[in-house]
Amino acid sequence: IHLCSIILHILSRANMFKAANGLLNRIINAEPSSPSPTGVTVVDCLMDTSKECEPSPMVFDLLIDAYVQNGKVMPAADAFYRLKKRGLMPSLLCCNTLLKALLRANRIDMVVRVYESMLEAKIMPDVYTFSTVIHAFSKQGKLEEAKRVLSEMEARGCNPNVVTYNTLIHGYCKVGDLTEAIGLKEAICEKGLVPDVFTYSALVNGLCKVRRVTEAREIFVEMLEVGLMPNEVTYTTLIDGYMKGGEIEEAFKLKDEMVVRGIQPNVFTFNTLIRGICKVGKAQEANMLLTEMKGMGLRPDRMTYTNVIEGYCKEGNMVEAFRLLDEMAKRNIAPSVVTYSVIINWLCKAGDMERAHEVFKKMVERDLMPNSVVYTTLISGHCRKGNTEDAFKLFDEMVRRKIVPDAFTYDSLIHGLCKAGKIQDAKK
RNA sequence: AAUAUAAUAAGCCG
Repeated sequence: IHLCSIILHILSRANMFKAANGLLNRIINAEPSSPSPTGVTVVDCLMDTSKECEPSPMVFDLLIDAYVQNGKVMPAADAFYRLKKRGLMPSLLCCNTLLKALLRANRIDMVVRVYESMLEAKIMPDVYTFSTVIHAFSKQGKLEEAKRVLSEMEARGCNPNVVTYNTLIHGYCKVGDLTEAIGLKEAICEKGLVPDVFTYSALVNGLCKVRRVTEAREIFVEMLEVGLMPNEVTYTTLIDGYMKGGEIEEAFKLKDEMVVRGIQPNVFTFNTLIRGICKVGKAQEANMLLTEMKGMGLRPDRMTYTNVIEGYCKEGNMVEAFRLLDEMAKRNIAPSVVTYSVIINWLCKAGDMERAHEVFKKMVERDLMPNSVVYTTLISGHCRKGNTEDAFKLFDEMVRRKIVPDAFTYDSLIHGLCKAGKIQDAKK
């Protein structure tokens, strides 16, 4: 490892990134997956050897980047801290990459820590950094904090750009604060910036999600008026809004409209349409959409199939549902836990607990880990039949498997017990 | 060499 470190220094100094990256990949994949906080890791070796070689700070970037590329986010963060402890820092760009990776891994706490470390180390964050941190807070619904970061960046002389605002807008939309979200669009203009497709799409989405489809449409129209071309995301968003509001006709009109405009519906678009049409019990039409998308050269994904399967389940046509499950296998599209849970759910609803359990077994055989949704589905199925005994068997099983029951699970059990007249038991 | 923003699926009761 000592030798490797020296080689790495030489390689990165010589700008031989490919070679360095290859070596790094081998090293980090040989490392134990959970770094002990006290043990010596590659970073330490690199830091030690950097005195012997000409110091090349790039090597640390390469290391952290390699960790990130290999999905090893925590070791990447660990390396970051070890560097910091010895007064070293990766480049700003690398810090941003790390932040993004941490955000993706949902380690918001770490995002904040790294961000604060950067400030401590007097690395001036750039607009990427701030936007990522804003995104992190938004993801947690902490919009106050997100907005504080916005002020912070302005105070530090870093100008927010459209992306920064879009990120915030998305955050406010997610918590349903459309007033604030729309206000931020105005703020974009006041700053002399120009709202873009992302801005509008985010707003359309936000309005649709709180069932304000008419206003969503108005924003959509405004977008056209200012000369911005909606894209397939914008269209799909609005289509979903109409679908969720039960306005099927309007949704399909939009699909035609986008085609006329030369915007190709994609898999998302079709999945949205299929789901909407299935909701009103038109599985056959959903199936036609499935054929249509195949004809366009679009590859249906597991969500497409899951939606059509659910459509048939709703109609009580389990034969067709299972046929589609077969078709998935033939087309090499792996069913997900959701796919199975849909089938299980409808079998439960039909009172066919036996087959529900068969499907459950099949799922487990396929190495799909049942989650709390699947368990709760089965539990409530048993409860509906007044079979609290099997319901609790499943409850025990899920606990044994370290699957955390949630409020839905307990609700189902309580309802089941009450229905069975076991009010005393329900109280525990 | 590597960095930030928007769209689609499942479970309880109603």
